[in-house]
Amino acid sequence: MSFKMENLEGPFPSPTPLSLNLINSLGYGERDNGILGLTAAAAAGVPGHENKGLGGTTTESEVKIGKNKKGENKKTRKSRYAFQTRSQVDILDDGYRWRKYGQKAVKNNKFPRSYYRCTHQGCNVRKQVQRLTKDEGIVETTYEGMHSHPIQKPNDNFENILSQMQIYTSSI
DNA sequence: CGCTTTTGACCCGCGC
DNA sequence: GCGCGGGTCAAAAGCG
Repeated sequence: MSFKMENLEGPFPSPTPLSLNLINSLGYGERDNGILGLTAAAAAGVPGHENKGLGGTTTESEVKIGKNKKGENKKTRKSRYAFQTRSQVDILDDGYRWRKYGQKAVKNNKFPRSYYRCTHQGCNVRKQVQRLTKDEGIVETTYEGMHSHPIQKPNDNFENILSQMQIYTSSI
């Protein structure tokens, strides 16, 4: 498996190109080449990635809970990590169930950004998917939080990857 | 029939 | 204080 996180020193320090057979293993038929070039370096100094939204906030950030009804005001530090994926389809099914809860147009980008949330009970993992204007063949997916439940789809490959991601992010 | 998507409104932080 | 950009809610529509 080629997703070696332990080689990295910091949160995505270098745009190491990783080969990952994501979509192929999921049975999506729409992609042209099938193989994705996965670049785990959305914000780690990648030139041309100066987008304000996802660009600067990639690996880790404090997310303040703005609107909550309970009035709890703790800032939750969530590790958030993004990666770019070469794909023709926005929906990269990684094996979890996602429910879309929002979609917003982004400035400097003609494509909207979609917000998803894990539908598992008690699992507050969110992800957002944004396609880059620059390269419309690149989809940038940002994960926020970690799943604390088993995956629901037969997808050994990505389960492994996510496991490593979780180990990695929990040590931040 | 239950769940997901859609979509506009609302909310919040921040800069001016 | 206001406007803007970004994130979330929630009602209604849509779909299997």
